[in-house]
This record gives sequence, structure tokens and C-alpha cells, in this order.
Amino acid sequence: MHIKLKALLSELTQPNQTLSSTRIFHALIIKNRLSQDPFYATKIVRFYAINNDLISARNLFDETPQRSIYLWNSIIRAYAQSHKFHDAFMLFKHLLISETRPDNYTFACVARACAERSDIKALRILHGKLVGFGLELDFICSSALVNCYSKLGLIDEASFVFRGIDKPDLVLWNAMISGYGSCGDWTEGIELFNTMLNTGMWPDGYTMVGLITGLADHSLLKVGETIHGFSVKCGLVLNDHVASVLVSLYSRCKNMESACRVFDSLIRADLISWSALIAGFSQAGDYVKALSFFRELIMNGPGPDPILLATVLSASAQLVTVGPGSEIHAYAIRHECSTEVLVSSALIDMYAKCGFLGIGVKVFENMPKRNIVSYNSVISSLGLYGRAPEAFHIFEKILEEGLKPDETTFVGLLSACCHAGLVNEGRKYFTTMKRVFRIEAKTEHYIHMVKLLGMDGQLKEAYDLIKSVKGRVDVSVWGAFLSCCNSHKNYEFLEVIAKHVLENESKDCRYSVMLSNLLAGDGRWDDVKQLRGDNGGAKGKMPGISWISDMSR
DNA sequence: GTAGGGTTAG
Repeated sequence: MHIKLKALLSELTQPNQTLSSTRIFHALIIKNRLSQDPFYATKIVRFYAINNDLISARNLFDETPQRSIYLWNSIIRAYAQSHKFHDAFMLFKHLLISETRPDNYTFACVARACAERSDIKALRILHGKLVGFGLELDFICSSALVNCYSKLGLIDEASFVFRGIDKPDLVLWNAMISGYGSCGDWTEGIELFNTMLNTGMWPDGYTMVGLITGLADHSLLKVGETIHGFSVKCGLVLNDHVASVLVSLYSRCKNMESACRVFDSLIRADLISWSALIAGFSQAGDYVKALSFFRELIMNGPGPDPILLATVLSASAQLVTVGPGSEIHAYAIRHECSTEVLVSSALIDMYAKCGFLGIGVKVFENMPKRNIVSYNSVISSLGLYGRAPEAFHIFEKILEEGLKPDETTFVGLLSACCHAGLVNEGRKYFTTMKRVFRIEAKTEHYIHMVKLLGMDGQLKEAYDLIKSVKGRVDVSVWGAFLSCCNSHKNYEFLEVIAKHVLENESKDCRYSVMLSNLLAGDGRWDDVKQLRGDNGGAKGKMPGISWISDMSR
């Protein structure tokens, strides 16, 4: 009988085993009176955990009198992995007062739970306990600690743990390198990488991923390319994980040519790589390509998930045609994920931007569960159509629900005020945001307030508001002010505006166009000519149309 | 004990 059970067990260990096969196995174990055996109990607990049946897992744990450390670890891990951290910690506490001694895996698992719930205090206590058990030099514990400390931004503590280890293994090196990577300290990461190579340790895919993940912007693209080149040169297999990180790196930097090249080299691209590529095209503004890759994925690739659907919906919103977006909506309905918060929020926005506010509102009303993003979506959408009172009403609902409005909520509200020309309401929300909700005003908020005041002719007030900003004022705020001065033909603030716009000249030529309009309005033709002649980089980009229209005015 | 993608703000 045992042999038969062992055979069944190995069959169950296959990745595609299900909850029902676990139940059958459990029943068999009970029938053979083996359920008291911690070995089988552990296996079944793990199977239940994989199938998200924590209740059965817990029942079995409770019913097993002899609890090996494997059994304890399995049930603790089961809770931790489904983010039931409180239960995981309670069990851990029970374990500590039981006769069983926790092992390195227990500490590693609980440490990870601390990191996932951002509980620095608990992690430190755990660290102390682990030292008490004499596990501070254990590779598994210390790599878990290095990971957790760096995930919580405590890179110095991570490095302290790392330096305490005499001859780190590859996983520990990788943990420390990716710690530096994830906190953006790529110079330290590369230095450590060199040290590692000097000790004779050979990198693997994890090392490369760790090195590259922190590189996010254009200035670091070269570094990424060098690392990419290094791994190819050293004959390191560009396994799909490394390749997918590269796809994501190149996509983030909007270098879609390289992203595609690496993507094509993938033997079998998984959902994450597809998503990185599609998001890359979308962020680079190539929405059509993003959607065509999405179509290809639907036909040949893995099934999309809510995250990807939200990405492609935002891409189709940018196209301002409802066709692609509603096709995606239909797809989402067919696959029963149209009511996911992520998907619905993107749907509301897409319908509103494509001219179908009503459908967007319907989607909102049909949502079984909402979060602040969904509320923000509907507020901005209503605002976009000038339906400010309804947007205000949604805001009240947020408060009734006990949700916390965020920065974006107020961007939406202020934009609604702008679209409806409600200066006093805008002022009120701006103050409430700062005083009641302690949200600091950001560029977007200032843009809307400046527009709101400026369009109402309160140019002096708008100017005072800009001057009250602590720190750097983004050129777009000056741009908003400039456009108000233009429409009121007010030349009082011309000099100060010109100063700020010209400082940011190369960034965006729209502002110099508007500035030349203002100058022209004031009859300062020499300045206009100078602006057109002396603006270096922006020169070629400056459209001639505003110039011509101003001359003929 | 180690890896990658995300919605709202015109």
C-alpha cells in the first residue's frame, strides 16, 4: 500500500495537480491511518496551500499531534504566501514556545513576511531571535535578511549582514547585488559584481537581473547595454528571465528597437515579457504597435491578465477611437475579468476619453469592488465633460466609504473645476487638500489652479500662487500662466514668464511658440525675431504658423 | 533563501 501511495504522491507533485486530487490523496491517507504521520501531513498541507485552501491545510495541521519542523514551516509559509501575515506570525510565536526548534527555513520565511508587510521593527526582532538560535552565519538566513533589509530600503543593514559572511555563496552575492540594484545604487552593484568575479565566483542569470533591474532611465541605458554585452560575450545563457528583464529595461528607456531584438531572441516569451514590450510601445507613444502586439499575443501567446488588459486599454484610450477599447472590453467580459478593479478603472477612462462617458459611468456603477483609482477615474472623466457637480458628488462618496482621497483625486477635482469654470470650488478643494488631507500641492495641482484663476482674469492671484511655491516651479505651470496672459492680452508678467520659459527652451518648443505670441501681442517684434533666431536647439522645431498668424494680425 | 509587467492625473 505504501508503494502505491508513494507513486500517487509523486504524481501529485506534478505542477498541474488540483484541489480535488489533493482531497482524494488526503482521503486515501486517512483511510490508511497515515494522517498522523507528519511526513504525509506536510505534503498534504503544501498541496492545500498551492490550491489556496488554507482552511483544510490548517485543519490538518491542527489535527496532527506530532508536528515536525517541516510541518510547521509548511503551514507558516502557506499563510505568509497568501499574505495572511497575522496568522503566520501567531503560528511562529506558537512554534517558539513549542518543543520544536525553528530552523533556518522558518526564519527565512518569516523574514520574508516581515519585508512584505514592510514591518521593519518585526524584522529587527526576528534578526535578533535568529542570532539567538545561532543562525546568523547560515546562508539561507543571511540571504533572506539581505533581501529583506534591502527591500525595505535598509541597504546598510543588508550590507552589514552580507559582510558578516566569510565566503558568501552565489545566492548571497546575488541578493546583495540585486539589493544595490533595486535601490538604484548601480555603481555599488557593479563594484560588488567585480569583487565577486575576482573571488572566482561565476555569475548566473540572477546576478545579471540584479545588476540590470535598478537601471531605469536613459542615462543608464549604456550601463545596461554593457552588462548585456558582457553576458553575451561570456557565453552566459541569456535565459528567458534575463532576456525579459532586458526587454523591460529597453522598453522603459523607450529603446524599442533593442527591446524587440531581445524579445525576438526569447525562445518562448511569457506574459511578463509580452507585457513589458507592449507597455514599452504604449509609453513610447506608439499605441498602434502596442495594440497590434496585443492582437498577436491573443492569437499566439499566453492569455493576458488584468494588468496587461489595463495597459492596452490605456493605450486604446490614447487613440480616441472606441473600437479597439470596446473589443478589449468584450474580451474581458468573455474571460470574466471585466469587473477587476484594474480593468474597470482603465475602462472608465477609456470610454470617457473616447467620447462615451455614459458607458464609463455604467462600468463604474457595475463594479462590485472599488478602490481610490476607480473613483479617481470617474471623477476625472466627469470633470473632462464639465460635469463638476457630479464629480463633487463622487468625492463625497469617497469620504462616505471611508476611503482616503489621494493626489490624483484632487487633480481630477481641480480639473473638473477648470472645465466648469468654478473658481471658488477650486479654491476650496485646493485648501482642503492641503489642510484637511495633508496632501502637498504638486505641479498638476498648480497648473489647474493657475488656469482656474488666470482664465477668470485673476492674473495677479495666479502669479502670487506661483510665487508661493516652495522649490522649483515646473515650466508647465509657467506655460499655463502664459496661456492665460495670452488670452487676456496681459503683458504685465511678460518678462518674468520669458525668463522661466527660456530657461527650459530646449525641453518643449510649445512654450516658446506661446511666448512669441505674447511678445507679438505686445508689439515687441524685435524680441520675437530674437526668440526665433537665438533659440538654438529649438529653432528647427519651432512651427512657423504662429509667426505668420501674428504678423497678419 | 534569489528575478521581470500595471490602471486613474486633459
